[in-house]
Amino acid sequence: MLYEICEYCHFKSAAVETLDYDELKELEGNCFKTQFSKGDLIFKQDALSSNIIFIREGLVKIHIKGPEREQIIKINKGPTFLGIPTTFGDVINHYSATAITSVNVCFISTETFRRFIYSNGKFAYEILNDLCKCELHTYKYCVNHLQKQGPGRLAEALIYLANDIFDSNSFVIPMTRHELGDLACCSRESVSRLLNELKKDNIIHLDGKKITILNEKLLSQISKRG
DNA sequence: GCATTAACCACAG
DNA sequence: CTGTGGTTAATGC
Repeated sequence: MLYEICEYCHFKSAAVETLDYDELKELEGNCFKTQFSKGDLIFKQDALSSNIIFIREGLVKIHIKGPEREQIIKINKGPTFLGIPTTFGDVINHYSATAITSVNVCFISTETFRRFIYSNGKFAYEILNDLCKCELHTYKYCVNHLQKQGPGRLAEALIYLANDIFDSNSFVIPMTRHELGDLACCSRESVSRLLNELKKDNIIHLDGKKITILNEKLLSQISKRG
């Protein structure tokens, strides 16, 4: 099958683009493809971390079990690497990853990945780049959650989905209200009420899980104001 | 005190 | 799973 060959894969990351022919062949020999369905757990918090995972296609939520409730840290959209911090940072996973759509992934042996980092500076640079972007996102997310109130946090979550995940103001929320609450850091009841208020004020159009942001400016004002 | 905010609970589609 | 209403606890005038 053509897509089994890394060289011809359509979902290469910026890092993998820097690999030469021999390196791609090496990757191919140490890369195992699998599919996950919506809702499948890809790896679990507190379990032994094993491989580097590359998401070819699909959405994955990164979540941590807190003392009170589940917290969604971010949503990863393929093509991207998944779980680099938790594989290199500690032996134990510090977070779980769950598929929120059906997901195509490659499991890459950590050894192979490490060899590329050592031997190929450009590869390492691209990985570093990704990790830095992720860290910046996390700083922002952290401050926002600590200082905003409910409406601001939900508005932020919606803008995050629209801009970073779907690149569109109109999309189908890939989660339940409960999960949206885990993302925006509020209860499912609050999500319901807040969404209905946004709808009433004509800031969004809402039909079940289909949502369209009508007044982007107002929504981002709500997000900024907190 | 009173108002606001948001979580929790219970119940019903 | 979702929406709604009542209750309650914390916080800030």
